[in-house]
Amino acid sequence: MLEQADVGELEMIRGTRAVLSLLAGKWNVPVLYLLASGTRRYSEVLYEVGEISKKTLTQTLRGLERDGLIARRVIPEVPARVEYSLTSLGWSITGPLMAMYEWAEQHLPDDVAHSDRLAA
Amino acid sequence: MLEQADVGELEMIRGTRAVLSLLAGKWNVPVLYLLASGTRRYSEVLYEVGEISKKTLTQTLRGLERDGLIARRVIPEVPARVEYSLTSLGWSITGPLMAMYEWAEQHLPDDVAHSDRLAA
DNA sequence: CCGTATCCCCCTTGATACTG
DNA sequence: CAGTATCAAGGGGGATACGG
Repeated sequence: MLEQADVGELEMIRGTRAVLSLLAGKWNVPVLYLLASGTRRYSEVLYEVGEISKKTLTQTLRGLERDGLIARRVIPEVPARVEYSLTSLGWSITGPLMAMYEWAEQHLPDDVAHSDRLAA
Repeated sequence: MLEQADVGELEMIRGTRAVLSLLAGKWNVPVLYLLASGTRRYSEVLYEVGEISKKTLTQTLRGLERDGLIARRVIPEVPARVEYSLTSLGWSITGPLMAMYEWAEQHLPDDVAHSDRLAA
């Protein structure tokens, strides 16, 4: 008989880490917040989200799209343009996102000393 | 003039990603949930948290301690024993953790198909 | 019992160049 | 404009062995 804590705990770990994996990429959160302020074209995201390579941006967008958080829409023009926007699932995850931000505001002494691990 | 979204957005990204970085390690969440169910000794965590190497466990515990989420206490016995427990900061972060778990329950179709990225 | 020290592998990110 | 291809670098995590 294992002394493991109850089963509910395993489910909570699973669920929590699933959400974390959706947000895990270095650029996932910045892209989500950007698209939360409005639909953008690929080149707009590239320019506005920060110092990101095109390869990494494409990877990030594909991942978020695969996970259902953002939608990709190709507008047939010449030259073609591609627009990205949040899906309803993407909008819904701003809930947990805000919970994290508010926790950070209340508990992390402003300068967020821990940012050693975030420092670009 | 940059067309960057407003400054508040940058702060939200910073705060959110700071929290994410606190929870980022593969074993951080499992350890936090385990300690939320009670104080444990090193060897108990090692056994109960899952298939983890001692090196990785020590790394995980040190990181959480450095970030102020857990407390390490050495009890002078022979042989010595070490106990780990949540700090009040550690308890407070269960709020965002629950927000994520609840979101997962409502929006991730049970089998959490995305777990490809979590599969050990 | 509670760790450290090495070595290794994989995955993510970035830089750069090329294409429909 | 919106990507893809390739190469290289860095860090996290695991296996194993050793130390106080």
